[in-house]
Amino acid sequence: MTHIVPKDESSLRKKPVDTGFEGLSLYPGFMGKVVQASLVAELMAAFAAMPPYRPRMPRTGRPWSILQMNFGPLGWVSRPEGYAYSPVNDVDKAPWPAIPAALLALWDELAAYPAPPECCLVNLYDVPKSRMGLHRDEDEQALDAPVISLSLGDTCVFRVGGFARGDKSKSFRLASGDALVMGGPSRLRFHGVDRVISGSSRLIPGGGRINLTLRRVTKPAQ
DNA sequence: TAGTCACT
DNA sequence: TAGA
Repeated sequence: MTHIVPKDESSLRKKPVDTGFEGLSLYPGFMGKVVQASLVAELMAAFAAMPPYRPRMPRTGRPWSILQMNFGPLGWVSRPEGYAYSPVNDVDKAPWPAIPAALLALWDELAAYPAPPECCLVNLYDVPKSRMGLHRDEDEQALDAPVISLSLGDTCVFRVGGFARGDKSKSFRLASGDALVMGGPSRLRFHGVDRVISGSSRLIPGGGRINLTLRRVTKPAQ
């Protein structure tokens, strides 16, 4: 049968803008509103079965300002002894649900990597004060694979730096439907979220921002 | 320091 | 907004 492609899924929009960093590609509005809405509905159903939790910092136990969840065979978790990837959650040891198809499709379109993602980390910015300090995604073995992030809901002010914490950094906004690829020489750049702009999107019931981060964790077998 | 804070 |  033939498929009617919604107008907002036009490939005309699927071009990256220049971020000024080689390997860091921003695709504004990569995912159209129709797909965003169905993905949010799918996420809400998954959260009803396995509720997002508030992580705590290793050692200090200080709670984060965001909520987290994972999809996929490996989930990224923060534990008292450090960060880890785990096939099950730390609340009731149940396996994480499967990565939604729309996100696997996103990886296929943008990753240029010969293996699927193993982790989809979900960060929920549920209150106006939610933020994410500058950090690097460095707990993966497959550092040759890019990290792909999708923004849903309220726009955020995203910050990207260099390879040491003190390096010069700059910020730009990530809006709902924007895809960001951190790969190549930018794979290990420090990055974070300064703040979320409350009320900038009506996509998510009750407001807030959801970020979905796709990662390959292990090196694929040859 | 995947944190908070404070100054501009 | 950028560092401590």
